[in-house]
Amino acid sequence: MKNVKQKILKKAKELFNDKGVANVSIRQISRELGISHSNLIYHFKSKNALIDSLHQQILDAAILLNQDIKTEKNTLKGLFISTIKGFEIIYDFRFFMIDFNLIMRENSDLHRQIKEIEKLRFLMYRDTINVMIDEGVLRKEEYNSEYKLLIIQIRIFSDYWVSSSQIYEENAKLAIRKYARLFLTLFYPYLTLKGKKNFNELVLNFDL
Amino acid sequence: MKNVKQKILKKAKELFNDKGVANVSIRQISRELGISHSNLIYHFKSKNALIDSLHQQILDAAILLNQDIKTEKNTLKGLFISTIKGFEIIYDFRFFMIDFNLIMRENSDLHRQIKEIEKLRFLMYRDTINVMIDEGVLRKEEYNSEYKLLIIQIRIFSDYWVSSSQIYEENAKLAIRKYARLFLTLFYPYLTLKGKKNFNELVLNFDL
DNA sequence: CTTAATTTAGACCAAATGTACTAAAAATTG
DNA sequence: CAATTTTTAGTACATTTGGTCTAAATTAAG
Repeated sequence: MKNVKQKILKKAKELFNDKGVANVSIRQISRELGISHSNLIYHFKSKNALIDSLHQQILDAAILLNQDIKTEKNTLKGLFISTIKGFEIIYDFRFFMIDFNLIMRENSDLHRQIKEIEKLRFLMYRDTINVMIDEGVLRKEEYNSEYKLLIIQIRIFSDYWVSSSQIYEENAKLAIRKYARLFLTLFYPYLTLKGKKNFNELVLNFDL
Repeated sequence: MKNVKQKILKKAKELFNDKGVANVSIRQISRELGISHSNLIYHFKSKNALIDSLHQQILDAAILLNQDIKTEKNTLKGLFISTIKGFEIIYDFRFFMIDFNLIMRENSDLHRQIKEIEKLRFLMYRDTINVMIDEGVLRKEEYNSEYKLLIIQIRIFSDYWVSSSQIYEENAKLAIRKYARLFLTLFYPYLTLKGKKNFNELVLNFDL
């Protein structure tokens, strides 16, 4: 039954999000589902296999999101949309980012995969930035590799905003939009006058 | 013997840094030290107690650092110095930041303490920024609470740069200065012309 | 309907962990 | 030096976990 597999993934995500990956065992998940742990192992041979599968769900959602965004003519607006939707996806799978380092330490294949994806992500941002410069929305680099540094700052923020919000916010779910705004603000000081106007309109439109 | 206590703390820090807090047990630490686990428990009644103690060491180092910095007249230079030294301290206790969320989840007292410290840290940055504005190094806010947002970005970067470097860098230790530079660059686009000049000199001086 | 494949449960095992208890050894104190 | 306190080791126990193996139950196929 495909059904069971999906139920397992759903419950695993729930428990990982609630208790943290380290505090959830195969046996716990099966217990909560009312199935035997051998049954769970039949479907996913280890906790890592479960996590791999959940990561694939994240990737699928991200790819879908990227396709949607490509139709948007206003690049900055596209950035707003993909940020907000992307942040919601990340929140839904927050265990993955909250226990990011733990997971990477114990799953070297996934770690390698993540590093490859990161390279693509970098190129994508580099491209978006170039387009925005062409559109007169972003200013040119003031010094060599200025935007390269920005993209690394973006990477760190993207990977860990959920973790930080879990530490410091009363209600992390409500804080999603706050952090989306915060993320987008990383771009703000690099915008041209035109870009800043556009940015402020978008902040209002999206109620950030 | 005070000595034993110190040895335990040192070894615990080593193992936490290497294997991650979740993968190190009281018994492992004692085994590596060649003492009985009951002896270790006699000194620290739990892993959390050990972590608390190590966190106190971090605080002590941070306080010392802050005192040093107060004598510096050039605020931006002070920021450079404290960043570089601070990043080295964090690297030395990197387990604490890499397993930050894990630790906070399982030690609510420490979590509360961290949130209090965060408030102070915020005020400190707010103050530093105001001083730099007065010195004509930082530009004024373009919109309300602009620097408040910057300080939150700073918080996220400060808390998670080690985690990120561990994921993406071949040699995290060598990357310390790269990330220090990256951190300081968060301020760059807000600097005045004078500030930028100063900033670039400092980057050269500190070889970042 | 019978056979084969898939899915599920249950039992068992070895290893590790936190915790508690007891007693020996070492250090300190009067 | 004797008494007391501090430090250390050893043992034992209940619990949890990841794994493996076997067999029953369910489903799919011919």
